[in-house]
Amino acid sequence: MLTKVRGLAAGQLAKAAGVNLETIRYYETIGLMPAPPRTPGGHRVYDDVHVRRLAFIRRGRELGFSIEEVRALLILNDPRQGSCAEAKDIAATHLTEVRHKLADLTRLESILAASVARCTSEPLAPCPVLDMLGPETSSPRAGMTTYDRSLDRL
Amino acid sequence: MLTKVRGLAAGQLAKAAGVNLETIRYYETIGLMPAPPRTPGGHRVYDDVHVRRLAFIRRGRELGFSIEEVRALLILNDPRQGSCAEAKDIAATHLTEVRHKLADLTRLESILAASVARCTSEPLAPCPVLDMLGPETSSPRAGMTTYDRSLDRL
DNA sequence: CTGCCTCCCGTAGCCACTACGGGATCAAGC
DNA sequence: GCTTGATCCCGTAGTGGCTACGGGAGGCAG
Repeated sequence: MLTKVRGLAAGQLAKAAGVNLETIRYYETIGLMPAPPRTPGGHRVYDDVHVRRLAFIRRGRELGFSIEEVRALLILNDPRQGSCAEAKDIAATHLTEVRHKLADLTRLESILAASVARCTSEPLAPCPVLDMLGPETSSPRAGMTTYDRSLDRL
Repeated sequence: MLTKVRGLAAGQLAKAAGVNLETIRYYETIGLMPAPPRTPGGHRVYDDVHVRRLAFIRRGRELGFSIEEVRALLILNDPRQGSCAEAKDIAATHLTEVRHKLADLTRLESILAASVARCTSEPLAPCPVLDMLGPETSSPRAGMTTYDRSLDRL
């Protein structure tokens, strides 16, 4: 298990960083993780640097950064290349996106919740859930296109 | 432009329902939209039924229902097959997922916001944004699954 | 040395589209 | 009737970020 040579096998790295083994290989092919040295038999051997880098990547991904954003942050994380301002820019941009998604999801939640709630209250002839998707829903404000109306729905 | 035969060309349907033309063809290949009649030259000719169905699909997608969920809802929307209870089930399941994502995104937002805010406050030596991703940060929260990581899909 | 676990690699699949490109068809103006 | 320019056709490939599969080879404990 490579314990004597002071290195980790791929599966051990995977467990240590909480990342799928296949994902590590994927990160290597796209150049997010460096290609590590190998045993004579061709098995990858990782060290602490790899563990920290992979953990960094994983946290970035969990926080919703794209692969390319993580790649940029990794470069900025290098003390020689470090630039807090650039890192902040990336995070701020991402934060804006997250807030947009939050707003959309919140609207979505209220629409869905309302439909489902109306469904439980009374046995109405037209199903409120299907009605929500149907063409003749609610107040048909004049001058609005179908497009506008369903945007309104969000 | 097919106005005399009382039908819509593909592009007109696209505009009427607010859906990309290519997307309509895609929906046809996966059987979500029926194959419409054609002109002698092979162009598709749509009618009001298609418009309504496509609008239904589009609204379902906007509300975050998967293609398969929309497919199920379309069947339930048929008066002969109509089942409000089943429609409600689908919507309720989806609502639960939406609430999960909302919770995750909210957590995300506060972490990102805190990092970015700390970054503006003072010129600290260790960048708070990069620190957030570094190895010695707070609770590692293992057990995050693909589900959490796929928050971006919204 | 034998069994069993792990790792190797390449490829294909997932979702829901979007993009591309070269050719055919349509409606309208002249 | 003919040309023009917009529209539409179709198939294929690409997107992001992995995950799954499968047959074979390496590694290590008993």
